[in-house]
Amino acid sequence: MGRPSPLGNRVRELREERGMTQAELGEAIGVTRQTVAAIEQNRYSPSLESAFRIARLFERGVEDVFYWSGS
Amino acid sequence: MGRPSPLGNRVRELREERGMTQAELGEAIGVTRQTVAAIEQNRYSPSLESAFRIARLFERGVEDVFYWSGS
DNA sequence: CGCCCATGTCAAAAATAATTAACATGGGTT
DNA sequence: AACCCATGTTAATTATTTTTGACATGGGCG
Repeated sequence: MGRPSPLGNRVRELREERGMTQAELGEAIGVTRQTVAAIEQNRYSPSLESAFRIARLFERGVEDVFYWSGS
Repeated sequence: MGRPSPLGNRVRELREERGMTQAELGEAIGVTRQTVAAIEQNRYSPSLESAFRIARLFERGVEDVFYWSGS
C-alpha cells in the first residue's frame, strides 16, 4: 500500500468544474487517464512537472490545486 | 541526456542564503546530497512531495522556489 | 433490456527518480 | 605541500511513477 501521502489535491473538483473527463485531462497534460485517476485518489505523489501542467491548465497556482495536509 | 526540463528553481540560492550545505538540506528534507545536487542542477523533476518539503523548509511557496520556464 | 461512457482497479512492464558508494576537483587553511 | 570540506559526477542498484492492456461497475439513454 505504501505510506500515506502528506499531500492532498483538488484535481477532481477543478476538473469537474470544467466539465472535463479524466481522459480529457490526461490528454491535455500528457498522461493517461489511469494516472489522472491515481492522482485524484492520491495514490502517489505526481512529478512536480505533472503538477505544474495541471495547475497551468486550470489557471491556478500549484498550491491552489495541491496542498500539504500532514507531515 | 534526457529531454530538457520545463522547470527551473532557486533552491541553490535559497539554500545559500541560509548558509546550508547540500548535505544539510538533504538531511532536513529526507533525501541525499546527490539528489539535492541533481535538483539544483535541474537534472530531473523532483517529486511534488520533495518540492513541498523544500518550500516549507524555506518558508516559501512552491512556486517561489520552482517555476515554469518553458513548454 | 442492451449499449455507451466515465470511472475504478489490477498486473506487468517501461520510464524516471532516488540511493549508495565511489572517486574527482577546487577553495581555503595550516 | 598536505589536509579538509563542499560540490560535481558516475555506475549500479532500488524505489517509485507512469504506461499499457485488460476487465469490472454503475449511470444514463435508446
